[in-house]
Amino acid sequence: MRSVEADTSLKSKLFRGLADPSRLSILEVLREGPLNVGEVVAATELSQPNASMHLDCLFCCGLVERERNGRYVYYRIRSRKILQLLAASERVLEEAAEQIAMCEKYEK
Amino acid sequence: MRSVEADTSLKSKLFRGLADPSRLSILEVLREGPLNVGEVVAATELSQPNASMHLDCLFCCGLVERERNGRYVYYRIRSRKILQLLAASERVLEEAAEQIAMCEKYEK
DNA sequence: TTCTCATATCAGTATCGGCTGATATGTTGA
DNA sequence: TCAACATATCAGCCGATACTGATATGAGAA
Repeated sequence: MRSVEADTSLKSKLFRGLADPSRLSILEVLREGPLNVGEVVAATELSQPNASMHLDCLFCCGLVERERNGRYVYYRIRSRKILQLLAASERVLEEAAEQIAMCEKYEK
Repeated sequence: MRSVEADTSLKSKLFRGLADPSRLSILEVLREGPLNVGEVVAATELSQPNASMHLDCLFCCGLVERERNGRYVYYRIRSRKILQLLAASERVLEEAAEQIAMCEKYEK
């Protein structure tokens, strides 16, 4: 059994992985299926180094997997549980969207 | 129907609300039931201004509700969907905890 | 090997957000 | 009204992290 503090610390790390708009938009496009870095760049309009760093971040946190295929590296969402977490966040937004939109914190 | 970009932006705001260890520990203690600010301070060992600001942040983002009772203000988790989101994050951690723990980003 | 393309890495910069200490606001009871 | 307590607010500092531009690494093709 894990301690509560460890859980809280890891959980915050997990949520920070999800808290950046660039990373979220990457996960959004990966929802449709695996993409290589160039395709992610095209789909998200992030710069190539930026996308590469965020993908590495997502990989590091266990949210995506990667596999080299020739010169291309393909990234995919690691598991259904990630998708379920995203879906759960959307259900929260169903009831809290207006409030969150009006909230002055984290304007960006 | 909401646009994808709006969704991504709101979602990142939501996750940022959850991405801070202090706020997560507050949500953790509120899981047991409503608490006033002083009780949150005692349970989390946050400073009073700090706890107050984080509670306001959680309130602002629609994650908790508050209700004044005499001089005390009681905070409670706003809905079951929040609890389900936290539960979903724990299921992700079941499979990604080691990787996230080892990840060098977001050391804190 | 050499060229080309795909991806990763790095230093520098700028910004954002969390924490503290002091103080303000608000509520109850005397 | 005043004193005591609970909570909220604010300025200032500090650390963390996202982005850019340049460059390095790695892989296939010729």
